Amino acid sequence: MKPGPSAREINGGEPRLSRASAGRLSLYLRELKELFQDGVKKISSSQLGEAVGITDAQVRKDLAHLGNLGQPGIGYATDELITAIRRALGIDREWKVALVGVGNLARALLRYHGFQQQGFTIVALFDADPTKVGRAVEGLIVHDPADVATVVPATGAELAILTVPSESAQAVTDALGAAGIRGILNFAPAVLRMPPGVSLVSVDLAVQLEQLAFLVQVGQGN
Amino acid sequence: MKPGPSAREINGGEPRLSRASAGRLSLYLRELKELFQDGVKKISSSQLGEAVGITDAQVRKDLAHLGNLGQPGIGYATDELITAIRRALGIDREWKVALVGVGNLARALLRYHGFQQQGFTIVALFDADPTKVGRAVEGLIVHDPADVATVVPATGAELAILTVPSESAQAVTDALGAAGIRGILNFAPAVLRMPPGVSLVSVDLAVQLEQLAFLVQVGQGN
DNA sequence: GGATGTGAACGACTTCACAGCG
DNA sequence: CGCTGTGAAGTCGTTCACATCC
Repeated sequence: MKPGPSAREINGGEPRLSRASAGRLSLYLRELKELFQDGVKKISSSQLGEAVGITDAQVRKDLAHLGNLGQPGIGYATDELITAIRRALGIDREWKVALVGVGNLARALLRYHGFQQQGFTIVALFDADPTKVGRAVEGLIVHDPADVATVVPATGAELAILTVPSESAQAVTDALGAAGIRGILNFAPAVLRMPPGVSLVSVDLAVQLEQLAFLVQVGQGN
Repeated sequence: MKPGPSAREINGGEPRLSRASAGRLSLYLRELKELFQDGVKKISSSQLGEAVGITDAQVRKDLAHLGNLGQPGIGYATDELITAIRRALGIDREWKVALVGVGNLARALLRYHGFQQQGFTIVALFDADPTKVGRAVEGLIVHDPADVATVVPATGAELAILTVPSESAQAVTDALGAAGIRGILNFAPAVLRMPPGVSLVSVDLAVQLEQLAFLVQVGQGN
């Protein structure tokens, strides 16, 4: 059927950041943090583009959305870019995250300290396996998914990461939405119908591998 | 009447299938396999679109790239679609995969049988940790990354999955390229310069989480 | 009637090119 | 001069609408 008029913005008139642009800002941010720690104070669009494999014009267009931060003839101040990008992406604050499905993937995520650095804090674990419930993993107690409605509000989690089997993904999604979760990062290989007001980013590992096979097959040497 | 509509140019000029389209074909394929197992023999573009959250027109455009498989007034035969999509994506054969970096993420991937089902077989493991080298994980011996040049050709691996720290990602990439690997699925949070003829698909978990925060912040409820 | 295939309109994103400022 | 910011042009992908065919 028709997709209907998906959520269009009614807010103020300023040009909005596209999703593709937001993804590149993340890459710039990572590069800039490294450069800043190396003592680099100024950088040009062409240098930054070089570092992340993007044209200089594209970099300028992306950064222009953040306001007039660049100085003609000089470039951009790395520290100003960093704070501006953080604010634009909404990561100039802490995000509390619930992790549903405590398997190997979840353990990998728990030990990946890149999240913590970016302001993402995992505050709750859930798993349907009774032998896991009540135990601690990486310092956090594993809860029964049936308790999502109480544990999520109690911990203040706003985001959730789903690493559950695809059969239970939709049910968990609905429960999380009802519990007040506002965004879901989904690793289950399934198409999810989202509750109203909940954002979704899906990472489908099987699809990614198939894309790779496709690229290799057509000889895309990128 | 159209001039030469169904002619498939095999010349080296232009790719028939866009990358975005290839990604959707993966989703169709998963859905179709399930439907076929449920005994569904025919399906229309609107039904398939409904299942994966895409417009019917988009589905038809994607499937049109596979040849004239649809019957006006009837729909598509699920089994024909499945084999056609498999061939288009290059997954109508086995792909042998090397896994570099044997951490929690690698263990999750090893135990994810969705890969095996799709024809991806992990045939070699590598890890720089001397305490892991020589041991077996999920039935496979862990090799020293220094042996990539010999082990990769010996196993016949054509693809590689990278779950190493970002510091070593570029060096490993270069070694894999030299060893004949033709595609890399990268999980390291780094921008990689690819050797000629090697394709890349990157999955950057930090970027995905930041995208999610961005979507939530701007109130994109989709 | 029902559903496909496809030009054409549309929209989103990227690249170009250059005016203008430090 | 070097580099930014930005209209304009270009490219790519999606949606529409309808002729066509079973």
